[in-house]
Amino acid sequence: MKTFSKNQLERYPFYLKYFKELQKEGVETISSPKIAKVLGYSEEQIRKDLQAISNEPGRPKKGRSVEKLIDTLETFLGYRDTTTAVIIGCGHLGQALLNYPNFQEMGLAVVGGFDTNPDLIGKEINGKSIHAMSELGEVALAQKVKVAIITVPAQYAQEAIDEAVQAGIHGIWNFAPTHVTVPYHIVIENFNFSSSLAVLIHRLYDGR
Amino acid sequence: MKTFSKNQLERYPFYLKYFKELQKEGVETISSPKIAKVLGYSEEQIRKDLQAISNEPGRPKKGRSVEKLIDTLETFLGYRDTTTAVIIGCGHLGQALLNYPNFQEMGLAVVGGFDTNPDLIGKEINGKSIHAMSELGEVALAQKVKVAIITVPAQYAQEAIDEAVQAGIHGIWNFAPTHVTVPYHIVIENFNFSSSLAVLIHRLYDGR
DNA sequence: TAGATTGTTAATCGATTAACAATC
DNA sequence: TAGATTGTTAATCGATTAACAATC
Repeated sequence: MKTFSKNQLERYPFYLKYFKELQKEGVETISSPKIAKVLGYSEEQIRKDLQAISNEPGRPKKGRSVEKLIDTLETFLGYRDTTTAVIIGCGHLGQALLNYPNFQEMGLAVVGGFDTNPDLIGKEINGKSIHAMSELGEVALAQKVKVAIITVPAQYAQEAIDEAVQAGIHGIWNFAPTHVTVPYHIVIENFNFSSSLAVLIHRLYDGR
Repeated sequence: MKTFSKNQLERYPFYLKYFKELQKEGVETISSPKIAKVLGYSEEQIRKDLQAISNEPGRPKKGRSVEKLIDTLETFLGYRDTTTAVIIGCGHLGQALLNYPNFQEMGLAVVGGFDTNPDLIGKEINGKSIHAMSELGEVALAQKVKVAIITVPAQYAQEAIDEAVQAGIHGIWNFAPTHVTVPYHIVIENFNFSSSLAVLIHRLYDGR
């Protein structure tokens, strides 16, 4: 089967965003040299990326249909399906994510939050309830929750993730800046401020 | 000169976090086989990573001094210096970042926010003022701002970044889920929810 | 037809892993 | 000394780039 590298997967949302802009402008087809100019990837890479997910070839001299590309990308990225998620840790960052408007169009339905702080439990944010951690298993089962977004302080991240796994959740999106371990069958993606900042700061002070 | 790949730079904060835990437990030296067990990188990679930033060799049979590693990493990552930053776009996400407690220990001093919404301008969040966009140049100059954190909606990201560049800011940390362009000499790091989510969702639904 | 763009195959590049002698 | 761990050099692996014939 085709495999996709992390870098490659990370590029697809940029293509989609760009193609949607083109569609809004009424552009009907797009070629890899033109994409290359705007997004800054090489033509060859763009052709490979789009070939890997398309089920029909591009047309020499024309390129590919913007509409079909959008369709293909949205399907490939799972935006046409709904993935149910909860947020564990409803501090400032967790609350911001409960309010984040873009998850829905990405097919991610955040259905609620969890916290240990009694002052937060029972509150509603953006129409979503904050529950006690003890209710996680029950909610996860009832709502078929697939993803836990971890926004607790680093020192509680492992514990929170263990409870999510215990509750039958298979996907972990970890925002806590620390290494954690998960069982073999669990998928974890670290979304790490400190890693991203390390890249920025290094490039900034390192003369390129 | 030594060069560092993005992947490599992204690993360093995980090392640092782990070594700080070891230090708290009173562990004095650490070897690459042990790090490999915990962080899940290969021994060889760990040796290369640590060699690349250390100015003295590790000791056969012992490993490296935890204290020295922490010192080296904090210096390398810029945590011992202060980099001044502002947040452009003070919606939920921007406000959460104004409140984010971990930036300080990473050497990032967020000194204020900027927005176009008159209801927000003049407010204080976590002791930091929200200014009108028109004040960006003045504040950037006065406070020697090095980094602009972009948390505006995608359609305003390019505009916000152009203004940051105009204001003399050289580092852009872009949280908006869209491609933007910057002049040659400006450093940009995209921290993109949709890219990270794409990786998670693909791995989750792809039998791996 | 000519030219732009495609898809494929080969070459290059860079990062990771393996092998192993050196050393405390 | 023996053994664990190091640093270095070579091999492998995977991703990106280059080259080019095919095609609309």
